[in-house]
Amino acid sequence: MTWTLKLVNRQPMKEKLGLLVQHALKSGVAAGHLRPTEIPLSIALETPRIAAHGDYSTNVAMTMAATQKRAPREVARIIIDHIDDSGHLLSKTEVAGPGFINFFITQEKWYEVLKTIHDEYEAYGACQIGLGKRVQIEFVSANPTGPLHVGHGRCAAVGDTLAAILEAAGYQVEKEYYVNDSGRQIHTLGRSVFLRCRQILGDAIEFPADFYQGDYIEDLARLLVDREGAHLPDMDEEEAVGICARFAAEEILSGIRKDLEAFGVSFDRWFSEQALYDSEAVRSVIQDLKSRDIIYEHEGALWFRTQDFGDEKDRVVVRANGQTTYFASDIAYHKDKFERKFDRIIDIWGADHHGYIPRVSASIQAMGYDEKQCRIILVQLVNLLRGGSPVAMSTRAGEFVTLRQVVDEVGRDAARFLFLLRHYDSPLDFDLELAKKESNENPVYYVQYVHARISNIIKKAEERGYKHMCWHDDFTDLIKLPEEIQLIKLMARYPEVVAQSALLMEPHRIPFYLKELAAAFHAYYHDRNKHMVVSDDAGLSAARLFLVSAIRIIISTGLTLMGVSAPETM
RNA sequence: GCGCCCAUAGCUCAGUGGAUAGAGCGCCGGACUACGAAUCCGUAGGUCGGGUGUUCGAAUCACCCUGGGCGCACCA
Repeated sequence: MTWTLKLVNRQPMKEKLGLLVQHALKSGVAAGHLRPTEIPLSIALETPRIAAHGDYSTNVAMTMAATQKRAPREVARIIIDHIDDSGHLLSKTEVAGPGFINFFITQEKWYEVLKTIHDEYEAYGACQIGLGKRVQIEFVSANPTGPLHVGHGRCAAVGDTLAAILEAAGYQVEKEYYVNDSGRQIHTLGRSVFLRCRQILGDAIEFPADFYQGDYIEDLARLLVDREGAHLPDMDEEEAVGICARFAAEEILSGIRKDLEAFGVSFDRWFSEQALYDSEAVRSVIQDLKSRDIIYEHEGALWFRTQDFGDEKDRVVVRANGQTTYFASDIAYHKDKFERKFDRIIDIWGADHHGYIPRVSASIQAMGYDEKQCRIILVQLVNLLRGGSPVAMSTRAGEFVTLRQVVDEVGRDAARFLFLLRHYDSPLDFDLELAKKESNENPVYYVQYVHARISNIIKKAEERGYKHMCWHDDFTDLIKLPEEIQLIKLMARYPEVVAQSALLMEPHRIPFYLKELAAAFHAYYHDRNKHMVVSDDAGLSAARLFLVSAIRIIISTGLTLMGVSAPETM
């Protein structure tokens, strides 16, 4: 009994209200006051911009007006009349404008939010909309032919945070990195390293322009020469190149792992492309599709009929020279993903790969899977700036700023926060100087500062003997300034933000919310005449400590979702 | 040429088909003898690129145009 009651109390405000409206609709139909047309499954509730329009409002009466064959305001009136608010959630309900229903929540109910935050602590904001469904999310998946650059960093931040958000929303999430450890580019890597080895050992040979150019190739060559000795050039060339390739790919991949680790990103599984060849998975899926005439032969190559599934042209799977393309292993890879029975598959790619989508989607359909289960998120590119002017980068010449360099220079927190601050759909200007600034131009510290400030207040309070952080019923008389209620209302929105981020798969909503909460706190904090938290008034101090420490909980859990630290001092 | 993404304040960007479109930065002017000034308060700033349509209602949806980014390989 008490358990159920507690559970209901813990429901986010919006959910409680949604249920109330839904029951009203049902009882309106039961009473014959509403036509038994379909009742919306979820009630669209929004927080109006203008406070006079209530804490929440719904347009349900307007959307139902046509099928109800009544004026929207009339429908709204009927709904209101059937609301059974036995829990005294509402202080006022009104019909407004063209047919909105505006809800005003009883002030007492807001205090429950405060209690819930303390009860649930870091679990506050989590929900079960995911119903335990299994989601696989694959991201970064950069080729082990060079270090990660800033663009990969953005994908890493988006993927890792999205995974955390989905987990908080009740999904079972598996994070995966697909390692392209096979094929031509690995071979080229091997040849590049091999050539550098020979150069180091004294061969005066030219280094072709289509080989990997970066200094790291030379570093790897030096390392390999030290380890293997000087006999490398005397071996059979293909064998030597193979040794170089394996060595370089392993070294680079382990560097990538370390860089990601330093960036706070971890994976549940590293999936090897080569394994798909070793297990014959690629061969067998090609065979299968060939027998169904989805793959056909033309001019010595094998082609996939992607055009039949909406692509603009058919695509090559096996080239005339017998080499498979990336597409071939990607078909097998996605087949493998579907065979692992995830309810949902998410691929996060750099936006420059968007031309690849119709191809992959075609292959999923051709294999008989539902392509809607696989969602491909394209993360737009990053423009790296320093003090407002672009940083020259050329991947081909091997001159680019790596993720590691950025993290070393600006710090992991700033990098992650700024990567997540934009919708992934919009290109990101990342300014290294701005990222380092400890000022109001940099939103990272703005949010973290809230955590540090509140931590400091709590420390001060403890020094003065305020020990126990728990709810007292007289807090309702002590926390009643409009700006305090406003803060609580803002905190009540956090679970909605998490749920929305999960549903729309949009991590940027978290930092935007945190900025808003931070701004509200800073403003509150600053008026020391009115809002001094720790004072000689023991009751008031306890109440305000309860209030601000709830803010700290949300700041901390929000930052944790983003992989950003919540420091107690700065 | 074709395809995908984008266009909102001077700049960088939010915005769930709803009511009067928001924030940060920058500009200008203010605020520390009390819990951290990495902060706060105030002023100004808009044809939501343009057009047509759908809708009771459009920054949001559809179509066209303009402008920008990216991609159009038997590359990855």
